Amino acid sequence: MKIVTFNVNGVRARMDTLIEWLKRTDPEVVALQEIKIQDIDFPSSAFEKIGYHCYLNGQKSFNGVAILTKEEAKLSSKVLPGDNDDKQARFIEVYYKKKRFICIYLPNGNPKDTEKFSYKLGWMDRLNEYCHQALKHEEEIVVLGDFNVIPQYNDCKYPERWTEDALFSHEVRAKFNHLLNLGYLDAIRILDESDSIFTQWDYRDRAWEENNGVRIDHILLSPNAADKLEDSWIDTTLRAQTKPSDHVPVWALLSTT
DNA sequence: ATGACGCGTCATACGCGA
Repeated sequence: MKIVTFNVNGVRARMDTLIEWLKRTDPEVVALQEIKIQDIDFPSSAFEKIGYHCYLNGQKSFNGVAILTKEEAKLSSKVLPGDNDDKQARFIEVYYKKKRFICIYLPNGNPKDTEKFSYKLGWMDRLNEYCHQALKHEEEIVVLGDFNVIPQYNDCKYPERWTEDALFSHEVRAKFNHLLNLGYLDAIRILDESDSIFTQWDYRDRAWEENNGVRIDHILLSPNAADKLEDSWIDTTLRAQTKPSDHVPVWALLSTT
C-alpha cells in the first residue's frame, strides 16, 4: 500500500499539478494539507474522475486538510479533542483497510511571543494525548502531514538560523519527541539518517536553488504499522516544476500481508 | 533587522505562512 502526504499550499492553485501527479504515481491513500478551501467548493469531482474518494475538513482561506482513498474509507473524526473553541481545520481521520489514518496540519506557531505559539504547544499536547490513547486499541496507526516541526539539527541546512523559531524551539521538539517516545516511528528516519533530506523550501531567497530547506512533513507509524514499512522516500521533483507548492510529497510503502 | 514569494480574500493591500 503506497501512501503519501503533501502540503499543497492551496488546492485550487495546484489542481493541474495534482491530477497529473496522482495519475502518474498512483498512491492508495493521500493526505493533503493547506487546501485553503471550504468543503462545498472542493473540486471533488476532478479527483473522483481519476478514482479517488474524498474526505474533507476544509475552511475558507486558511488551513484545511483532506484524505483521498482509492476505495471507500470510513470517516471517523474531524476533531482533535481537548479544545472546544478551536475552529481551525487541521485534523481529519479515516479508517481504511484496517488502518487508522490521521492527517494533520500542525500549527506553525510563529512568532514565539504570541498566542500562536501557545496554541501550537496546546495543539501538540492534544495530539500527543490522542495518539497515546489510540495505541491502546492495537490498531495500525499512521499519523501523517505537515507537523511544522524540525526534529533534529540535520533536518535543516542552517540550524543556527532556526534557534528562535517556533519550528525548532526546544519545547516543540520535546513534544515531538514525546510522540516518538510513545512508540511512533518516523518513517523517513527508519531508513535514511543522512543530512539534507528536506520537504519544504521557502519561495524566497533562492531557497530551493541553494537547497536551504527543512524537513517538517512527516509520516509517523505505530510500532505494528512500522513493522510493515517496506520503503519510504521524499519526492523532490515537484518542487522544481512550474508553479510548485513550497512543500513536496513524503511517501511510504507498507506491506499488506 | 528587513524583505523577498505565493496564495487567498468582503482583493488591487493585507494576513498568513515557514
